[in-house]
Amino acid sequence: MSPTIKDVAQVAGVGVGTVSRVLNDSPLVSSETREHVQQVITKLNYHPNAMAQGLSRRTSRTIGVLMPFLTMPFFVNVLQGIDNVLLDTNYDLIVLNVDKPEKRQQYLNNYVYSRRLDGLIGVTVPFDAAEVERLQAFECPVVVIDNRVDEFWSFYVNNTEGGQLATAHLLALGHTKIGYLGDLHGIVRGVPNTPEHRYSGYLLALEQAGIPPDSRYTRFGIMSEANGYALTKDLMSQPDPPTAIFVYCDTAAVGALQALRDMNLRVPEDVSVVGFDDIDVARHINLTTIRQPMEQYGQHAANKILDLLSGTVMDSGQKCFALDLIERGTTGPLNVAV
Amino acid sequence: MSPTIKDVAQVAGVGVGTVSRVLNDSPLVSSETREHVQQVITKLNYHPNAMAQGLSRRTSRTIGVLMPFLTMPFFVNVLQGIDNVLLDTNYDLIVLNVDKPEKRQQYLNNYVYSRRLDGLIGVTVPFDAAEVERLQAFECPVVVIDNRVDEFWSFYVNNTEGGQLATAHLLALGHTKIGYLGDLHGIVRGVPNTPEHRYSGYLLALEQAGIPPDSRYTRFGIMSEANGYALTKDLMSQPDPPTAIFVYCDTAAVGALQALRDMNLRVPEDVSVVGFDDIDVARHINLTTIRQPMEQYGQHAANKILDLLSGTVMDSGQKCFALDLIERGTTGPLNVAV
DNA sequence: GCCTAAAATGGAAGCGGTTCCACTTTATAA
DNA sequence: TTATAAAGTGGAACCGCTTCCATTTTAGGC
Repeated sequence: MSPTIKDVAQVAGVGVGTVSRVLNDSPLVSSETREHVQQVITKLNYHPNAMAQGLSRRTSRTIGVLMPFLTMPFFVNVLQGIDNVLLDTNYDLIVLNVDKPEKRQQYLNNYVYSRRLDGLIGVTVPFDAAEVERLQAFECPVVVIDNRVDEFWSFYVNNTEGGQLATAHLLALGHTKIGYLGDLHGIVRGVPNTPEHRYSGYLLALEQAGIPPDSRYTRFGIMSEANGYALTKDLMSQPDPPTAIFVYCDTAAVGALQALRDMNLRVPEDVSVVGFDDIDVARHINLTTIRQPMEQYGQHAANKILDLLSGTVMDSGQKCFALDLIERGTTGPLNVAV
Repeated sequence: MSPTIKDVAQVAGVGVGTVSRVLNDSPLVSSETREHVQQVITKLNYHPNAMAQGLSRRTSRTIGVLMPFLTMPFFVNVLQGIDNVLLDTNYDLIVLNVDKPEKRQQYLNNYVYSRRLDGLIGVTVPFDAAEVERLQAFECPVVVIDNRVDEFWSFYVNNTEGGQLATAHLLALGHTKIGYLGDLHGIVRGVPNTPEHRYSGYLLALEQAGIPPDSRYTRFGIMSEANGYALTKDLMSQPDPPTAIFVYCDTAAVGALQALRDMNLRVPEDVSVVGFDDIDVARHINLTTIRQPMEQYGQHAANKILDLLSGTVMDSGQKCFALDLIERGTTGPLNVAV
């Protein structure tokens, strides 16, 4: 089978300790010895067994990222940020996809502990009290993105403010019949209450403008592109439809724009649309949106995990990032002529 | 720290062997003992150390999936297929993202061997001779998707045929000025020669129709949505543009359609578009396309890996899946009036 | 040339499991 | 009842590394 450290030691005519020191870049090896051992390693095509290393070191050198919907740009961007930071450390990254609730259970109940993950980054994922307690008991550093958990470091934005920002922008353009396309209630879907907060910002802005909310103008569902399309068609095919829509995320907004085009509604002349996130496509399709710092989320989170692992930092804290309204071509003044 | 199997054994008043047997569902434990041990395990919140298990078992019970562009629906779908099969086995799935060539190197040179992966599924990823040889030397079962490697089991489609199918469909509709949007040459990008083959199908169909290929009508680049958009704008803004386009994949075709709309070109009246893959969105946007069995790729690959692991099957073989033309709304007869 | 500190080195112990072997207990048949 | 097979059980050995301690080698200072 695969050569072991013993084989290498034997062939090189040194002790296993020396080989181990070479592997781990210890300064306690003479340069001749080091070179010689390196050659033997190459010759034998030796690869240290990561499981044995992990067992001996009592650490897996692995950081897990819990996230739903790998397919959506928001998560991909966050992941990129994390990956970039971890790239030049000797921690491996492992993505734990929690599309389905049972997967989440499994990871949070077993995987993390069995694999002895050194750290966990949860993106848009809720943690219940028991889970928090268990993670703390195991002294597993946890950082949370796009959610707020008091016991852990959290990186997020003020979604209420974001919802307000988007809605206020539409109001300022003269719109009063403003639709909202959003995620289902967080608890139901197993995702934290972020969706609610964004919705509450929408409501707040309307209230401040003295406009009573109209449930005919709200639609809820999973915020995929396909669903954005379907919900928009539904929303706009009723009598007296809204003249503007605030869509929960850019991904769904892409679907919404498609639906509007298919209904021969012009954007922004007939309908204005605001998204959320500012993913790459948003720029291409000239979508007005609320920018959220996706890659930075990832970078900050990864760096924080590294800090926690080196023990130089406290194990909880909060950072709320700023949001920006990016005004582009999908929003315009209310067309009174229509 | 975490309790070990010894702790459990001690508290339960049994030997470690018995605890191990309980953990592994061995029939050689009386039901009372089993139950008692289970209770202790729960009470102590014990989780077996996966690294220790792996070391002892000499297997990681992990299967790696090498794939580029996690963000694209094609890969997500394939992954889903794999995941569904592996879900009810006790193999873990680990996704190895090889967007960047250096990552590919790292995984294929170290990770696979260090982590002692039990199997590897490569999606749209090339393997050079040295890599193949090394994988074989380590007796690591490998299955390849969307590519053909003689030494391994491969699941793919005939891309030449696909290109032909798409192009012939456009020819049959009367088009003669047919554009092609495709991936760069495989070798260059580090992706196998699939792109070339799809392109050659396009050329073949033209040839059979007696139409000389026109390089003004071809554009190459990474087949992202954004690039599909950009290349289409470029392609169509030249004098005497094509009246139909065969786009390498649906993802890029989505971008292409957006570009056409932004240029006020009607589909299919002014321009016909054929994609490739038949991802979910294709149906929503009514895109004519060539269907490729994405989830089935994943399922077949995962099952084959399991077969290889159980040693019941030969370690190489080929399966070429059938392709279907899915005729939808983005293709129509050549509009001679224009 | 000799003593001492520093640099290199070898190898045993331990990480936390699985598994096999030896042994005890229980069930089965005569 | 007793011989005998089957079912349960305990524990040592081993998986392949890291690390620490003891030991050897080298370098430096006089």
